[in-house]
Parts: sequence; structure tokens; C-alpha cells
Amino acid sequence: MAKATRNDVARLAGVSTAVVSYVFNNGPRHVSEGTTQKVLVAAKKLHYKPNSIARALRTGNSNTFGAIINDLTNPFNAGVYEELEMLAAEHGYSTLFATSHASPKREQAVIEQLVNRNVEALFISPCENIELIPLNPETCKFIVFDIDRKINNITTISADYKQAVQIGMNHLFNHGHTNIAMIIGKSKNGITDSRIDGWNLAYAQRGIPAGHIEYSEFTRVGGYEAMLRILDSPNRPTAIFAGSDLIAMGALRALHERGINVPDDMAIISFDGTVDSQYTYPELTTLEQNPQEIARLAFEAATNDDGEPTLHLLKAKLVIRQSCGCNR
Amino acid sequence: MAKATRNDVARLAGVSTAVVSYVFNNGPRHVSEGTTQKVLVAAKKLHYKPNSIARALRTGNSNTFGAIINDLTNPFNAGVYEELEMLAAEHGYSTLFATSHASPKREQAVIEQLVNRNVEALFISPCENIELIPLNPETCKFIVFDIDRKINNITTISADYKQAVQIGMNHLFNHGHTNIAMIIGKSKNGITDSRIDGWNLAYAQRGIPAGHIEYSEFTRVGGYEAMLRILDSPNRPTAIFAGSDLIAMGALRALHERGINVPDDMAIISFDGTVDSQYTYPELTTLEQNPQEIARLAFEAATNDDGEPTLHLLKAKLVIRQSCGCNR
DNA sequence: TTGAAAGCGCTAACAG
DNA sequence: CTGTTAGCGCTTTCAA
Repeated sequence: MAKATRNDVARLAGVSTAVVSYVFNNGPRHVSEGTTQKVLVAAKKLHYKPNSIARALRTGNSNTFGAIINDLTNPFNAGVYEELEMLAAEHGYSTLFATSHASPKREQAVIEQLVNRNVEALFISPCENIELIPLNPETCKFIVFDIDRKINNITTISADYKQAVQIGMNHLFNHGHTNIAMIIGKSKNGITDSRIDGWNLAYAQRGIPAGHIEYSEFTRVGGYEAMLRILDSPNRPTAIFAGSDLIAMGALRALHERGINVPDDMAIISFDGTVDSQYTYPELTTLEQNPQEIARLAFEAATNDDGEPTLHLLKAKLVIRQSCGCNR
Repeated sequence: MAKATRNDVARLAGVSTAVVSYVFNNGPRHVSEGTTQKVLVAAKKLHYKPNSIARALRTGNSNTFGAIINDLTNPFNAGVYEELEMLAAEHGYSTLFATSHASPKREQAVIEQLVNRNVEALFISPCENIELIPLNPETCKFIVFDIDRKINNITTISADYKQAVQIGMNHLFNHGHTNIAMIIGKSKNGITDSRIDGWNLAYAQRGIPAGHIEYSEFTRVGGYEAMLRILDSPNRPTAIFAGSDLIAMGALRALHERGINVPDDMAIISFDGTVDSQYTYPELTTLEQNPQEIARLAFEAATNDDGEPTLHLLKAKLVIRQSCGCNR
């Protein structure tokens, strides 16, 4: 049994093909109750479903989004995209996804692949400096996560890193720490990471010389290795500001291996506030982002035609658990 | 500037539209070198990219897969689908994904949504008893994960749970434990979970009465709550077999809260072997699955037209770390 | 080696 | 309220 088409339905119902269209789209012409029923009965009998590809070709609307994710095993990404996909599905959009595995080359390739599939909007968690990638705003809308500055023609959504780092640092300062190290990812471009701005500002406000910054990948293993390097260096800090929960999990592993007590001998504050941060030992004090809010803003940017691309800067919320030295 | 079509290219190159097609598809007719160059030059000048929707309509091949995932924040799922998507992308397929959020109703809805998008194969990590869902094999291929029995017309890929549980249990027995509890998800159907078969068999072989089985969700919080219930019950076990790394992470949190030492006062073996299992404290001894192998089998099932749907049962590998009592 | 043309399934303008 | 029909961009048969 080949798939039934609109022609088959029209024939069986004894109406024209246009009427079938009108019924399935609730318009643009009205159809009488009796005819509508005939169409519906025929469609049901034939198990007819409109062919979305033909519809997309005809209307020029694919009703499809694209999502490009550098690392899906990062639960923060997973959370955002899960929310985003739900919103999309509820509104009749389907979402194509692709992963770049932290490879700029693959990232470019899949961006092109998805753009050529006529997605209406493309969400990107980039691994490459986004300004190096040619993104033609005439092909589709681009919504890029984790970029905390304004970029032409592109909607960017990010935590307010500068502010967040200051909040975290002040909490650590208040615990009495003065020698604090930060583990963050390498800057992907010439521009100074605003986390570093926040870092310097926080120290300046206390009149303390800024601590050491250790660069790593944004992964568990990256955090692990960075923490080992810090432990093996002279002038060991007493607290760590970790650029993500994943980095903090890696750091924790290194600390456990070396038998260093957290938070007594080394306090940690991390960034993201994913589920994982609640299931480490000790539980992580973390600057929490809200995936729902991020997803909602992204979806709105993808569907609002009038709005100009803008920068959305979101406040992170300090969630106090054990790794900072509170609640022990 | 509207998007260039094949017509524009043909006109600029001074050839027919068919020739443009031949050039871009390498066939089915040969085109002379000179003409090919003319077409390529014109296409480049116009930034022409074939419209994949029109192609899909014409050929009847969408070159699209669908993936339905119950929980994307489970790193095991994330790992499998990341691999799968990479394989797909390398072969020119794009992948639509949707999440069911552990809701059978949503699961049904998104299955229908993706099938109607003419996906060529649909990968499902189901939350509902898969046999309750109408899956018409004429619409597309179905590849279902985590079902360890043969189902008509459907390719199923799963760990060999029965065997895996026995391996894990024997390791725990060899550590001297006799009172072991298992935390697993509720069976989604009338059929006895084969993990329970393995469980009973392992005990029978030792001539020990089988231990307690505690049911939970397959999530961190599910494992946490189940562990608390076990700790509050009489006849506390000395070891836990956790149905997934996530469950084990939850159990670990409960154990830490109660100040119970792992592995001295409570040993744990878990199932999955995701990255997370290496970043817990203590690190988890776990029965590791191979996401690459799973993804490869799934991709092959999706693309091989000749092969009959079958059941793939994969051996899990015991990775020994600390939580069982070894390597302490 | 190239061109003309039919048609994939659908929408919607236009005509009745 | 319903029918006729052009055409979205592409592939491919058939004819030259």
C-alpha cells in the first residue's frame, strides 16, 4: 500500500483537491460541514497524512529549526536544547540537530548542511569564534549561545559572566580566601573574556592582586588536568572558581585523588548549576543559569519576525551548597 | 537577493536545467568538461545550493533520520545519539530529534510528528512499552534501543542485561557480600525484566536467597530517593547494584548525606559506564556499554535495505574502579 | 553530450 | 461554498 496523497482523498470523497487542502489547513476558504466530514472520513480510511515536504516546497516554510551543539554530553547544553525542542514541537516545528564535537571544521560543515536544509532558524552553541564563521542573515536567523557581546545580525544569549564572576568571587572573599585561582576555557578570539574582566574587577575592589588563571577545555577531563597543574605549581591557592560544573567535577576528582579535603583545604565555586552540581561530593556551590529562560528567549528570537537581533544578558543566581565552605 | 535556483544557474551558464542537475549529481548523464566548468562558475557566482526540500519531494528520499529521546540529560543517551548523528552527517543524512520527557503521550505525539516528516528511519529510546505504540513498518524503519528481546518488524539494540547483572553480582559476591539490593526502573510492561532473571540466576548459582529489589525512576533523583528508602528499611544490605550510572550517582548522594562510607560500609556497582561514572566519589565500578558500537549498529540497521530487523544483544564490560571495594 | 518536458504533493489565487 | 489550475525546485525519461 503506497502512501495516500491528497488526490486519493479527493477522489474518494468526491471533491476537488483544493477542498482537501482547505479542510486540512482550516482555510483559506471555508468548507461546509457536510463536505468537511466527507473529506475527513475519506482521509481516515486512507490513513492520509499531508506530506510535509511538498508543503514546505510549496509554501517556502520548512517549519524546521536547526541546532548545532558542540558537546551534547554537557548536561547544561542538553538541558537548554531539551527545553528548546519542546517549545518548538509544541508550535509545530521540528528540529534538526548536529554536533560539532568541538571541531571548528565540523562546525562549519554542519552549519552549511543545515542552512541548505532551509531551516528557519539555527541555534548554535559554538566551539569556534563565531565571528570567523560566515553566517549569511538572508538564509535564516542565527541565535548563538554563550556570547556575551553584541554581534551584527545575530541574536546572542548568554549569562552575564562579568557580573557572575564578581558574585562568586565576593562569596569566596567573604569566606576569607585571598589566593583564588580560576579555571576557564581558552578564549576563542582576540577579545578579552569578560569573565576575566569580572575577575580583575573583583580583585581590584578588594585591593588584592589578581590570582592565577589556568586555562583548560570545558570538559570534565579538562578540569581534572587543570586542577592537577594547579596543585603541582608553587603558591597553591585555597579556593577555585571553576568556569563550568564539568570543570568543577574534574577538579573534584583531582582533589580526591590527592586526598585534599573540599572545602576545608580547597573551596570551589562553579558555574552553570546543572543537575550534576547537586550530585557531586561535596555538592557544588554554583552560579546557576536558567535553561528554561534561555530556551524561551531563543525560541522567541527564532519566531518573532519583527524583532531586531539583540544581545540577551542573563543574571546568574548563586546557589549555596557545600563546596564553598557553607552548610558543612 | 532571493536564493538562486537551478533555473538561474542554467540561464547564466547558457545551458539547460537538466545539465545543471547532471553536474550537481554526477549523473545520470555525463557532461563535458567545458560545460561542467561553465555550470560550476555560474553556480558559484550565484551562491547556488540545491534545494534539498525540492530534491526530497522529487526523489522520495528525505535523507533524514528521526531520533526520539526520553531524557537528553542522561549522558549515556547523549553519547549514543552524538555518535549516531556524526555517522549520519558523514553520510549526508540530517537528524530530526525530539524528546519525550518520559511522557508516553508526548512520545506518541512526536513519533507521529517525525514519521509525517518522512524520515527514513526513526531511532527511539522509549519511555513507554514499545509494543503499545503503533509503529507502521511501511512508513519508515524503526530502531529501538534498550529492548533486549525480539520484536516484529523492529530492530532492537540493547545490552545483554541478564548476563551483565550476573557479572556484576558475581563480582560483589566475590567481595564477600551476600545481602545485596538492586535499584532499577519499573518494568514498563507485563514481561519480566531480564535484569531480574539475571539477578535471580546469580543468587541461585550461589545458593543464596535473592536480595531486595527497589524500583525507581532512571534518574539521579530516582536513585537518591530509592537509596534513602533502602537505608530506612530493616535488614540493610551491604552492597548495591544500580541499574544506571545516574541511579548510582543519586544513591551516592544519599549515602554521603547519611555519612555512610563507600565502599567500606556500602559497595556499589552501576550500569552504563558513562563519563560521569569516572567523576563520582568514589569512582564507580561499572558495567560499561560501548556507545560507538550501539550507534554503528543503529546506523547500519537504518541504511541497510536488505537486512531483516533483528535483535542486537551487546556484552557489557566490567570496568573496575573504587566503589566496589577494589583499588581502594 | 545536451535539451524539453513531465511530474513529485501540495497551496492558493482565481473563477465560478 | 467548491473546482480548476499554475507552479514551488528538482530529477529523469525521452528525444535529439
